[in-house]
Amino acid sequence: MEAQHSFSWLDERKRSILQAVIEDFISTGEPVGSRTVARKYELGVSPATIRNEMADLEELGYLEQPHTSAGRLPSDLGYRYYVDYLMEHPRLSNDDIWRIRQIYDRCTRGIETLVQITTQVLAEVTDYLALVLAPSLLSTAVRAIQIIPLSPGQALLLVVTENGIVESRVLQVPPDLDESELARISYVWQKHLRGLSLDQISSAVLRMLASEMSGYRALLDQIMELLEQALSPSDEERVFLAGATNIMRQPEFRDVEKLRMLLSALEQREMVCTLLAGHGSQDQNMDVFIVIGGENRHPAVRDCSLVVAPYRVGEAEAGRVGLLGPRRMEYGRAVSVTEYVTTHLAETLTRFWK
Amino acid sequence: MEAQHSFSWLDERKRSILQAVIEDFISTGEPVGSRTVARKYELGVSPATIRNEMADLEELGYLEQPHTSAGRLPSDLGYRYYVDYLMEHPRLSNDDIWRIRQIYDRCTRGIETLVQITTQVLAEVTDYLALVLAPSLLSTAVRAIQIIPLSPGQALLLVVTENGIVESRVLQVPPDLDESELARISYVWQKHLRGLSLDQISSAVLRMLASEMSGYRALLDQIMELLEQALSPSDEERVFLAGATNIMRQPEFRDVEKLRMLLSALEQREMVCTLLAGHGSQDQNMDVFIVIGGENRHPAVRDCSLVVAPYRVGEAEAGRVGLLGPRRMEYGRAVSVTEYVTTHLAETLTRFWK
DNA sequence: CCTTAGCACTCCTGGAGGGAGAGTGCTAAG
DNA sequence: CTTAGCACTCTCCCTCCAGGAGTGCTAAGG
Repeated sequence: MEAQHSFSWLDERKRSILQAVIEDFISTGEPVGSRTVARKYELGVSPATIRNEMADLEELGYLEQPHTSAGRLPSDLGYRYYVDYLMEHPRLSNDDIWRIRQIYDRCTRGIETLVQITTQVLAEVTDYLALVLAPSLLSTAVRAIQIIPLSPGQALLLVVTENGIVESRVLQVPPDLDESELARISYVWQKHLRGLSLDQISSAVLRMLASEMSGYRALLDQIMELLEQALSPSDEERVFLAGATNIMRQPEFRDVEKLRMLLSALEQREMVCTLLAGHGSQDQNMDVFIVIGGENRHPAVRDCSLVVAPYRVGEAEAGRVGLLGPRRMEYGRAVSVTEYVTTHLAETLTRFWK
Repeated sequence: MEAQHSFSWLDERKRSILQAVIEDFISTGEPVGSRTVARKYELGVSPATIRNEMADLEELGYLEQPHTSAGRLPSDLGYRYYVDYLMEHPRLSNDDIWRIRQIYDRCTRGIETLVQITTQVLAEVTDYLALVLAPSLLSTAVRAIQIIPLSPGQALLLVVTENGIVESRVLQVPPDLDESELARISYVWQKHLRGLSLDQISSAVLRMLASEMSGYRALLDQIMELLEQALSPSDEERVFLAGATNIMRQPEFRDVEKLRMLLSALEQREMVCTLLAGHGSQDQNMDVFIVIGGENRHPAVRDCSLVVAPYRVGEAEAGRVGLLGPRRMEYGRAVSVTEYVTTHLAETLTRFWK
C-alpha cells in the first residue's frame, strides 16, 4: 500500500551529516547551515566539505533549501531515511514513566475512561496531539441484556459486554406493555444472546428470535435496529483526541488558517479513523509506523507527521494510538512513548477482557 | 453580584448613532468613521455633526478610538448599553429553525447524546463556540441498581435513573462472591434505593444499608465510595463544547498565542462551569444574560463575549447553554438562537423526566 | 444655539530602498 | 580529496515617504 522508497546508497559521512542536519532542524526549527553542522557535530571536516556533501544530499533528494543561501532542511525523503535507518529511540525518563504508569494504577472506571485518560496523558507527555482509537467491541461477548421501564411508553435498553462496556438506548414501547412483560422479553433475549460476541449476533439470529416473539413485532423491529447500531458502534464514537492546543505552540502552526483547516478536519471523526487505520498493516513486525508529511493521503495533514502504534488484546489488534505533530517532530521520543503506552494499555485492557 | 452600570442619559440621536456604530462594527470589524455612519445610516445630518456626537459618546465612555484619527469602536460599556436598550432580536430564519428542530425530532438516544448534539448544532448554526452544561442528575430518582458479574473478582455496578441516564463503574469484588450472592446484594440495594433521588441517597442511608449487610464490608465500602462519586458526577463530565474552530474564523483571533490561551483555558472544564454558572442568577426574569469582554471574571476570556441562557425542567434550572464569541458578536442573533434552543431542549428533556 | 463646510493635523498602512547577516557555490591552492 | 577565500544571493529588518482615512477645530450660515 505504501510507496516503496528507493534510497540511494549513502556513505558513513553523508549519513552523519544527514543525521546532524535533521536533528538540528528538529530541535531548532531553523534551516541548518554547514558552519553549524561543523561546529556542533564534530565530524573532523571543514564547513566547505560539509557544503559539498550537503549539495550532494540535496541532489539525492534528502535535503531541501527554502531559497538559495539559506541553510538546508530535511525533505520528506530525508525524514524517511532518518526514521528508517538513523533514528535512535531514547529511553523514557523516570518522570515520563511515572506519569504514564499512573494512568494504569488507578483504573477503577471502565474502558472508555481508561482510553480517554490515556489520550490525555499521551498528549501531555509528548506535547503533540494525541489520537486514540478505542478497542472495537465486535468480538466481545454480551454479558447481559436488559430492558428497564422508565415511564409509560419509554424503556431503556441496556447491553453490557463482558469487559464492562455499557451501551444504552431509550426505546419507545407500546404504553400498554407492563413491567413484567418487559422483564419477560428481557429474559428471553438474554437467554439467547448472552455469551455471544457482538459480531456473532447477526441479523439472522435476531430474526430467529423475532419469530419466537411474534407478539411484539413493532417493539422488536425497533430493538433490532438499535441493537444493530450498538453492534457496530459508529467509528466516530471510538475516536479520542487530546492536546489540540499543544500543536499551537509549534511555530509551523503560527498561521491560524492552516490551524483551522487541520482542526476542522480532525473534527470529522471518520477522517481520523482512516488516518489511524489506513496505513501500516503491510509489515506485521513493525509495531510502530510513521507517516511523514506528504506521504499522507489527507491533504489537511500533509504538513504533519503521524506516529501510530497498534495495540493488541490477545492476538488481535484492538485499536491504535497515534501522535500527530509537525513534520519536524521528535520521532524517536514519539516512538518510545507510543510503544510504552501501547504495551501498558494492552496489558491493562487484557485484564478487562478477563 | 454584577457591577451595576450607571448609564448617562442619551438623547434619541446619540442612541441612533451609537447603534449605527455598534452594528457597523459588528458586521465589518473595522473602526467606524463619521462619514460611514452618515452615508450608510441615514440620520439626516452631516458627518461633522456626527463627529461631534461621537466625541461626546467617547467622553461618556460608550465608544473608544484605537488611535487618533481612526474611526470609533464600542467599549464594553457601549456594548452593554446596546444589549440592554438598543438591540433587537431577529426572528430566526426557517433554515435555522429547521436545523434546530431536527435535533429534537429524532432523539432516540439518551440525554447525553441529546445534549451533545444540541451543542454541535448550536455551534454550527451560530458559527460561535457553543458550551452546554448538561442537566444535573441530583434530583432525579434512581430507577434501578444492578451489579453484574463480569469475571471472577470483577463486577459492574449500574445505576439507572428515571430519565434513562446510566452510570457504570467496574468494581473489584472478592473473588469468592458468586453470581447469586451478587444478585442478592443487587436486590437489597435496589429495594432500598429505588425511587429515591440521588441527593436523597445520602451517606446516612448508605450507612444504614451497610449495617444490614455487614457480611460484605469491604465490597460495601467500595460501592459506597463509587456511588457517592456517581451521585455528584464531577462537573467536568457535564460540560459539552463544540465549534472551537469557528472562532478561528474571527479576525480577532488571528493571533495563535491568544487562541491557544483561550482554548487551553476552555479545556479546563471546571473553569467552563464557573463561566456558565457564575453569573446571572440575580435577575429571575431575565432568561438570557450576556457577559461582555472585560465584565468577565476569567482573564482568558476577557476579550470574548458570552451569551448564556439557562434551561429549566419543571420549575428548577437544569443546565445552561452558552455561546462564546468575540466581543464583536451578533448579540441579537445569539440571543434568539439560545432562546429557541433552550426552549426546545427543555421541552424535550421534560419528556425524559416523564 | 445648533449645524455644517473647510482645512490642517495625526496616525496607520504599504511599498521602496538599503545595509547587515547568514549561507552558499565556485575556484584555486594544498 | 579537502579546504581557505571570496563573490554572490537572499532574507530580514529598519527607515523613509507618500497615500489615505478620519479627526478636531474654526468660522460661517440658518
